[in-house]
Amino acid sequence: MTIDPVPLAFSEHDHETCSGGVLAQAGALAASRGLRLTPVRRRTLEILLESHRAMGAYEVLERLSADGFAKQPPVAYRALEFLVENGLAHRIRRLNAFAACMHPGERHSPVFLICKSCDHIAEAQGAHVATALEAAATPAGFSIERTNVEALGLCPACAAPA
Amino acid sequence: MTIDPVPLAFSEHDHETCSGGVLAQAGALAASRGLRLTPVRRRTLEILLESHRAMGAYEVLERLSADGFAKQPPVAYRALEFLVENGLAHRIRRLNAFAACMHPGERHSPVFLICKSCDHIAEAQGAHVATALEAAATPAGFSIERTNVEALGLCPACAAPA
DNA sequence: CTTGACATGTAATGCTATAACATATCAACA
DNA sequence: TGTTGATATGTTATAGCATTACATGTCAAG
Ligand SMILES: [Zn+2]
Ligand SMILES: [Zn+2]
Ligand SMILES: [Zn+2]
Ligand SMILES: [Zn+2]
Repeated sequence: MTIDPVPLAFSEHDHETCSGGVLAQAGALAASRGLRLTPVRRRTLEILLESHRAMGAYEVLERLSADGFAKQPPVAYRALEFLVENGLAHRIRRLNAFAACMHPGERHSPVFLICKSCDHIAEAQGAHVATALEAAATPAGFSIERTNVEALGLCPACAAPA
Repeated sequence: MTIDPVPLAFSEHDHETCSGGVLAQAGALAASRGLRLTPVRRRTLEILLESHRAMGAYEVLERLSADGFAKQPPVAYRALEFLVENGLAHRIRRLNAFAACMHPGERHSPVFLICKSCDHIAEAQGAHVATALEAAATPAGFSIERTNVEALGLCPACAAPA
């Protein structure tokens, strides 16, 4: 499976299929790597996958507690940390929030496109950005380990004339 | 004045001259734009300029209070907000912290190189990164307004063999 | 000297994240 | 099968980051 050239997040699409596919990918990835995708963790991923938005940890926590899990912050933070560590979710620093990874298991250098109007988030292909980043860091003698690339702006729907 | 191809942050350098120059540039910029670089604001910038590190708002606040300013969070946050809004400082989201802009007034798409070991921060030239970012956003129909590009890794000094 | 815009002082609160310790679950192994 | 160690979860408390709201002060234009 290859990465969509254009993320679906900003287009009308069958999100059931969209999220279902990602969830299946995530499950397969977890199995193949021997990760323990426990109930809280799986449920957390499902919650994140419900929309193409980023959710704060406390928002996730609220939802988890409605499903019978404990309502203490560490419950949400631990599940989210697990997902992020294992590439099943991303942290959107600009929003102090988290979003499901739409390409679990695939090598990708995500660029997050954050619509400031509707709050939706797309995960665009950032291979070239990553290359440019390396090129910018090298002359400084800096070796990159992880990057955060986030862009704030308007999605096509919100940019369209009212 | 043009932008240094290689940021000084990770090299030994005369930081007095380095920070003095930036402060002078900032002052000139403020004057030319009719910005009010009041005592708290100027002092805040000076504090940020003392090192190539990012400082949390409360750390800045601590310093400001030692200089006789009020010790309530808004004091620091307002000064920092002013500096960021006017391009005299940057917000480093990964660290929930702020750093002085090393190129005030110059068009630059900063890429922040954050050394995870010594905490120093360099502001590298991100023109190509910005281009790549635009290229990644365009197919999605997304129009970018602001970006955050941060890289975590090791500076040359910290990467060198112990 | 009044007025209005901007800046600062001050108190209170809200949101985000982690530390620390107790308990539970589960699989490997004797 | 019982023990053990690793991993995960429950629970309490606290730390760290950021904003709201309102009062007060400053200064220059009219
Ligand atoms: Zn979808
Ligand atoms: Zn939108
Ligand atoms: Zn310097
Ligand atoms: Zn370093």
